[in-house]
Amino acid sequence: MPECLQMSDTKDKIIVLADQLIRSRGYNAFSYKDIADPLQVKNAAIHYHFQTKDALGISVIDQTIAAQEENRRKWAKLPEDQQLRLFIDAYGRRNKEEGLLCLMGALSPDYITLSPEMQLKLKEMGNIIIDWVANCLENGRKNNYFHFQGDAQDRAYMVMSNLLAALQLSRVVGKHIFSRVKQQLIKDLT
Amino acid sequence: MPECLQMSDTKDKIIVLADQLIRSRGYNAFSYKDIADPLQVKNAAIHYHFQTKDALGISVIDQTIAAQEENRRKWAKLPEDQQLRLFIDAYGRRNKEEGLLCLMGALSPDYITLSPEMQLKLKEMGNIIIDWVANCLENGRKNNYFHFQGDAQDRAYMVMSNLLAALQLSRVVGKHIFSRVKQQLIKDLT
DNA sequence: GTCTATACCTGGATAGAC
DNA sequence: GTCTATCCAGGTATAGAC
Repeated sequence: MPECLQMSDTKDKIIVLADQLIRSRGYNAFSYKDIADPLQVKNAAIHYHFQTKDALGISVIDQTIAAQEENRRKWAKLPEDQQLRLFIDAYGRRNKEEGLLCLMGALSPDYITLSPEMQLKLKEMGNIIIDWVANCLENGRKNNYFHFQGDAQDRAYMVMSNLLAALQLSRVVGKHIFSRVKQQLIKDLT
Repeated sequence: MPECLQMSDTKDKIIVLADQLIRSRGYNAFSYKDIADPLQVKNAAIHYHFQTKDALGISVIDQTIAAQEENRRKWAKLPEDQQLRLFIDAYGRRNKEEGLLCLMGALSPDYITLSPEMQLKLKEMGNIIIDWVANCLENGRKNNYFHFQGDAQDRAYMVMSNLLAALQLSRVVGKHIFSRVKQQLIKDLT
């Protein structure tokens, strides 16, 4: 997550770089060299911290889960519409700066090529995020911040789909797409 | 597209296989061997038909554009809500059978690693599909089949986002997601 | 914790025979 | 149009010195 970039030791720097590489180039298209070069170390040094690429990938997902949990705690006392806005803005930042995707949008196309352990971890991440959105929507509707038809869980699928794919389409068809989707999304819900 | 699988010669079989491989494993994770083996030929034979992987990738996108144009003609006389339903069902078929993504959802995460020519071709495909959806929504609203707020172009971004990402989330989190999104999508519009 | 060196594999691509 | 054979680049990963 862009919030906490002041990581100190090599291990954490590797995770931050791997995260950016996965979200810009895809899991199968980045190599240890892409991490070793900017850190000015050799690929063996990366293997010291993460014996396999798979272990590194899992750590990246773990870090993203931790960041989401932290946001959840940090935002807990805000009204739900503000919580959702902050959540959406976290996606927007990725789009604006470097055309980065969210981790789910970057990894799900490669899902079949991932190890069973990494597949499971990714699924866990997906459930955590979707549950948070569904909860936010459900409570926000109760508190009259949101207005929508149907089940909050289904609405959460749609909100997440819109954000995830808007980042992908922005990259290919035009950067304006994300902000259009974002605005329409908020208008529809409030 | 699943409609026309009765291709005769090797060249067309290669395109069909490459299309499936891109949409199941991703562009950077499939190799000429994955195509050569099931066709029972050697990788040199693939290179005879497509000198480079890039040329093959471009042909896959071209074929998808052609399939979309054919659907457009075939559906032209139907009421817009039926057209959209057929469009959505084309996505659903991918999900049900093998967890395949749509081509845009499969290629956009690898966008940065693609050649400039392939990037341009993918962008072209995106515009063609989005324009068709926007047109369908706009006319459908005029003819009272659809009801939605805001610009039809923006709504098209959202519909396509929902479909594209629902395929990706279905693969990771659970196959039910696609049909939930599909039903909510239709309910919201009609 | 980082290095050099290397093993081993797979990938895309080409030359030339048939 | 397909084959065999081969080239070269790059990837993940490991052994052992410092």
